[in-house]
Amino acid sequence: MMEKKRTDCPALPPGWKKEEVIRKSGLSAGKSDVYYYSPSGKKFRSKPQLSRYLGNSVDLGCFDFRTGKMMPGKLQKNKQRLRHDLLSLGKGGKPDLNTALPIRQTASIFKQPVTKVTSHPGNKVKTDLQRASEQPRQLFWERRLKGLRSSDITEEVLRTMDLPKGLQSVGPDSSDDTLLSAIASALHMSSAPITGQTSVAAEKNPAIWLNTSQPLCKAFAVTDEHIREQELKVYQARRSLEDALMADGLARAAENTRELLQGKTA
DNA sequence: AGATTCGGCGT
DNA sequence: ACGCCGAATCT
Repeated sequence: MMEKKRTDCPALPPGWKKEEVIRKSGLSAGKSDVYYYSPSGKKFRSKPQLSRYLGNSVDLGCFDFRTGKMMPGKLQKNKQRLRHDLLSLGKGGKPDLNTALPIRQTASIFKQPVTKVTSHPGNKVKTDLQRASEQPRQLFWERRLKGLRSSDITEEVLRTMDLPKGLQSVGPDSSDDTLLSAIASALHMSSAPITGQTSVAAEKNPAIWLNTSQPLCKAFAVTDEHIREQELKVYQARRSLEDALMADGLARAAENTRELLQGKTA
């Protein structure tokens, strides 16, 4: 009997495995079926099935089931939805990441979808121009950023950054993943200093005491040591950039010379 | 009964 | 052409 290979799948949470089985007879001989296995061993044979199970914890919007890789080029192609996404872009051009419907966060082992109500006939349009400038945000909205990965033009997913030791998150999600996104967002969205949650009350009961203009992390201290480490990183990055530019420059010069000798025009 | 496998519908 | 899933077949 042929051994079936279950390989790790880096695009999914740790412990998930992927398997490809080639059809060996029938009209579809030679084609293949792809299966995924959860860390507990449950088998999944389609993207909808996988999506139902993972709920909102992983956005499979750009997950390619056949290859098992994230393909940032692929948005869900729903004509109606595409228009909605364009309209819902913020001023800064941030994409609408809310691809999947929210999932009821209960202890039930069966994920139950939430009914999304988008029209509320009783509502009045806000007339207070003072407050209209700042749009309301969901508490702990940073959790939506969980699992986001940057990728280069070859659509390969880039390694994530490491966070300085000692940073601690506040709120319902303690993953480094969300923490990094929250801090990065805070740095981008405001020029105000980032201090983290300075009140002790916020750590005990963030749902009530959270300072919403600060990221979901505990107050932290930046030491001279931190600064020296960061300066070293910047120095090293500049060095490798310099080397890369130098190598590129030499390559271009060589090519230009070759073309000149062959009589090409620029 | 559960796992495996291919057919075939719908897009 | 392919994703998804029903159901026949296998263990």
